[in-house]
Amino acid sequence: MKSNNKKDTFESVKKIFTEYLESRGHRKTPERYTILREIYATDGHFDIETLYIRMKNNKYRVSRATLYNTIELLLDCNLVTKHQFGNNCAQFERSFKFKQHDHFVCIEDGHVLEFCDPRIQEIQKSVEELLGVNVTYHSLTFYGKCKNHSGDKKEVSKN
Amino acid sequence: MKSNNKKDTFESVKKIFTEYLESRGHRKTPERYTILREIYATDGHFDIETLYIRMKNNKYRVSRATLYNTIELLLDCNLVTKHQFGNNCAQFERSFKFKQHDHFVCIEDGHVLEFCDPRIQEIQKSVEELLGVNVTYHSLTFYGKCKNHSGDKKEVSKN
DNA sequence: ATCCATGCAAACCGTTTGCAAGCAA
DNA sequence: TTGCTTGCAAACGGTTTGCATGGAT
Repeated sequence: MKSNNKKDTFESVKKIFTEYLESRGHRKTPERYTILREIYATDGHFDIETLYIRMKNNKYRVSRATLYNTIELLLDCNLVTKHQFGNNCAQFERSFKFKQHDHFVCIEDGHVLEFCDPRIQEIQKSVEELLGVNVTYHSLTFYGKCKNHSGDKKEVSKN
Repeated sequence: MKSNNKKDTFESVKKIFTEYLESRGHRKTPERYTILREIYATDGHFDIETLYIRMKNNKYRVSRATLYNTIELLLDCNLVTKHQFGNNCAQFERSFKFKQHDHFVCIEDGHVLEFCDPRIQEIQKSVEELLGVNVTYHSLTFYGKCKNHSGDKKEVSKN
């Protein structure tokens, strides 16, 4: 069951990517699909270097340049989201069908927790009215310390 | 009047910095005070390179290394705040007595608007309870397009 | 056959580090 | 006098770019 859902998810994602590539006149190269599959094969956050190492370990012939290029396409069609958590290393995350969420980053060891709060949408609406703008996306991150460092297991990723 | 307020502000800031340096056993070098003064002499956001160029133009002998070092101290005593707006160039902003605020960044030309919304504090409180953490600070940024690009003058800085 | 995409390596650029000289304590 | 701080330049590391080869169209 679970693997079926996973497979279905990837099929949907693949379809979205294909339509995106076709609509923009980009080529449907095997590398692009391999990278997409690799990204959707694991959850949590990742950076380009980690993805590069993982694909190298999996015996793929891939270059960092292609990873950056493809990530750019995936960002453009909203299959991946990008985060900058203060360090100078962009973090990415697959985003298809995963409930939109924001982040808490532990300033002691950098691990990341997630949360959802509908009030951010209300703030967004107010900001749009107040400033006379149209918001496309947002980034909300709280930084602080966990009260109990090892107990709570809402943890989602380390970097 | 206005210049008096400015002067008073800098005197307060200088005092805070002095107390901070003394409490940590850091030396009170003229360079550190010069950088503090230079930062408080203008408002809006700035990056290290811009500050470096400005100080060079003002005939100061200063190095990038010292700017990075001193900014670190100023962040630590909350006289400066740091932002990462997606590009890989950290933006800084003086923060003494300036009402806490969040940002809107225009994805077309990168200019920055500011806003305040008390609801972010409520979200923070919820997150602390939900995840069992203590939040030290947060970063909230909306990205999007201005409806009227040249009209509205809430603009605060470009980069 | 065309020319976009790829892999590789070099370039780029913001930031950090190493080191000799300077100066606050 | 001591050793933290400075300016300078080199190193660092993530990202971008240039270019010859390869493959989608």
